[in-house]
Amino acid sequence: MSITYFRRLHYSRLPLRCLHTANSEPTSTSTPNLFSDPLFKSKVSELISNQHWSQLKDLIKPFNPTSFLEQLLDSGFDSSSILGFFRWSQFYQIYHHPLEHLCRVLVLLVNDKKYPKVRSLLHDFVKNGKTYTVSSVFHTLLTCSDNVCANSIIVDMLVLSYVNNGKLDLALEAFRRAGDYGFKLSVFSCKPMLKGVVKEGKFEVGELVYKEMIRRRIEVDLYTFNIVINGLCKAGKLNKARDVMEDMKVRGIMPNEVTYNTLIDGYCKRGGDGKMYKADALLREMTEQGVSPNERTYNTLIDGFCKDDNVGAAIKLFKETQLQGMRPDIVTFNSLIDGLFGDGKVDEALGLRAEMIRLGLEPNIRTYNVMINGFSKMKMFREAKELFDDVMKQGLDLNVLTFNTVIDAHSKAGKMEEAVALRELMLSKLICPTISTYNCLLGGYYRDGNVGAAKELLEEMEKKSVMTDLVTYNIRIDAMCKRGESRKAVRLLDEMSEKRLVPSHVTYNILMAGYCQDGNPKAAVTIRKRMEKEGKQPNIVTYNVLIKGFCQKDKLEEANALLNEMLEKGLVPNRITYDIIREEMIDKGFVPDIDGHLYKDTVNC
DNA sequence: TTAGGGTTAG
Repeated sequence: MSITYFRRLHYSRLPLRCLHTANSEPTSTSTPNLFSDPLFKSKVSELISNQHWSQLKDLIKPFNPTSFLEQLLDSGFDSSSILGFFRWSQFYQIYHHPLEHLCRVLVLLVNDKKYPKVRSLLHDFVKNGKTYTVSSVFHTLLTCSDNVCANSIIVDMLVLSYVNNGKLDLALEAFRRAGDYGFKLSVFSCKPMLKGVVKEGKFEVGELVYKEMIRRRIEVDLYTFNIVINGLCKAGKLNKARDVMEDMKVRGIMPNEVTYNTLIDGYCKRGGDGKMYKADALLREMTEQGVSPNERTYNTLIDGFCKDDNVGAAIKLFKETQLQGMRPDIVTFNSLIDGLFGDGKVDEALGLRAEMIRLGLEPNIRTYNVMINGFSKMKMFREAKELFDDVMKQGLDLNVLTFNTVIDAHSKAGKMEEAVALRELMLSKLICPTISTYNCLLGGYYRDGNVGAAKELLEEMEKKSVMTDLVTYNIRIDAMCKRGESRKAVRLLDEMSEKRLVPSHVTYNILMAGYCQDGNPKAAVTIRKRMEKEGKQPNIVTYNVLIKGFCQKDKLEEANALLNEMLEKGLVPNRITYDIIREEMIDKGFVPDIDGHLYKDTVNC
C-alpha cells in the first residue's frame, strides 16, 4: 500500500474536524485503525526510529496527531518510538496532546524503566507545555494507570520538574496533595523542594514539609537534614534546629561538619544573648563528637565574634587556627578587617590587609567595600574616597554595595552634591540604585537639615515606584524626632502598618529616644509598652535610651530600676551603658557594687 | 545535593 494511496483514502474519508490544526485541542478519535496494515506500521516505525520527521509529516498529514498518537499507544509500538512521535508533534509541531496521552506515554516509559526520558519529558511539559492544575494531572494519571509504584515515580519526577523550573508553588501543592491520591514521594523530589523553599526564605513552609516527610515516612538523608536545620537557623528557631540534629542522630544519621557549621552560623547570627558562648560550645561539641572543624567553621566563628564587638576573641581564634596549620582565606581577612575597623583599630586593619597580600591573597570587591565603609565609620572620608577612586582605576567590578557604601560615606561627610554625582555615576555604569542607595541619600539630607531636598527625594521615589522599606521609615522617624516632632513621628507607625512594614526594635528605640530628647521619658515608656505588645522585648539600646532619658530628668530612682531590670534579665551592659549612662548616675550619687548594680550612696547624701 | 565575608536606621 503506497503512501499516495493512504493520502487519497484518508483525505476522502476523514471528516474535516479531524484534520490537523496546530495548537488545537483534540477533536475526534474516529480515525480508522491505521496500523492494521503491517506495511504502514513498519513504515511509520522506520520513519520515527530514523527521525525522518519531514517524511512522517507528509505521511500523516491527513490525520489528527492526537488520534495518530492514540493509535500508536494502542498498537504495541515501543515506548521510544511513541516518545519520539510525542515529542516531535508536541514540541516541534506545537501540537497540544491531551493530558491523558502524556500520562500514558509517561507510564509506558516508567514501565520500561526509561527514567531519564521521563525526567526530560516532564521537564519540557512543565517548562513549555500548557499549564494544568496539579489535581487535573493527578486525576488523569490515575485514570491512565493503577500502578501505584509507576504513578509515584512520575509524580516524584513531576515535583522535581516543578522545582527545577521555578514553579515552587506547584511543587508544594503537588507535595501536599500527593498523599490524597495515594502517590508516595521520595527524598529525590522533597530535598530540592525543601532547598528551594529555604532559599526563598519560606522557613515556616520548610518546617511543615519536613514534618510531613517524617509523618509520611519519606526517607530523610543527611543533606536534607542539613537543609532543614539551615532553614530553622535562618528563621531563628535555634532550639528546634538543635532538636532536629538530635532527631537525625536517633534515626542513625550522624551530623557532619556542614550540620555543625550551619548551627554555629545560626547561633552567631541569631543566637541572642550569649550567642558566641553557645557557638563556641558547639565548636567543642563537634570536636568531641569526632567531627573536624574546617576553614568555614572558623570563618563563621571569627565573623561572629567580630560582629559581636569582640574582635579580640576573633583575632585569638585566628591565631589559633594558624598555629594548627590552617590557612586563612579571603573570607577570614574580610571579616577581621571589618571587625577591626568597627573597633576603631584602623592600623591593625590595614596591617591585616598587608598580611593578606603577603600571603598571596588579592583583596576582592568585598574587601574594598569593608574598607571604604570602615574609613567612613571612622569619619576618614578622604581615605574612603581615595580608596574608592583607586578601586575605580583598577577597573575592578564595582557593584551596588560599593556605590551605596561610598554614597553613604559622602552623605555622612555632608557632601551631598558629590553623593548625588556618585548616584549618577552608578547609573552611567548601568548599576541600578537600590532602596539602600535612596536611604543613604535621604539620611544625608536630613543630617544636613535639608528637609526640602529629602522631601523631593521621597517624591522622586514615589514617582519611580521605589518601594520604601523599614530603614526608610526609621530614617524619616529619626529625622522627625530630632526636629522635636516625636508625636508626629509616632503617626508614621500607622503608615508603616498600611504598607505592611513591621516596625523593628530600631524603630521603637528611635521613637523612645525622641520622647526622651523632648524631656518626656514617660511618653517613651508608653512606646516601650507598645513595642512589648507587638511581642518585642526591650534590648540593650532600649534600656540605654530609657535610662538616659530618666537620668536627664533627674529621675534617678526610675533610671536605677531600669538598670537593675536590665541586669536581672541577663542583658550585658555595653560601652554606652557604662561610659555615658552609668557614669552620669554615679556622678549623681549612686555607688556601684561588684555585680554592676548601683546603690544610692546614703552615707554621702 | 548541604554550611562562611560587604551598604542604609537606634
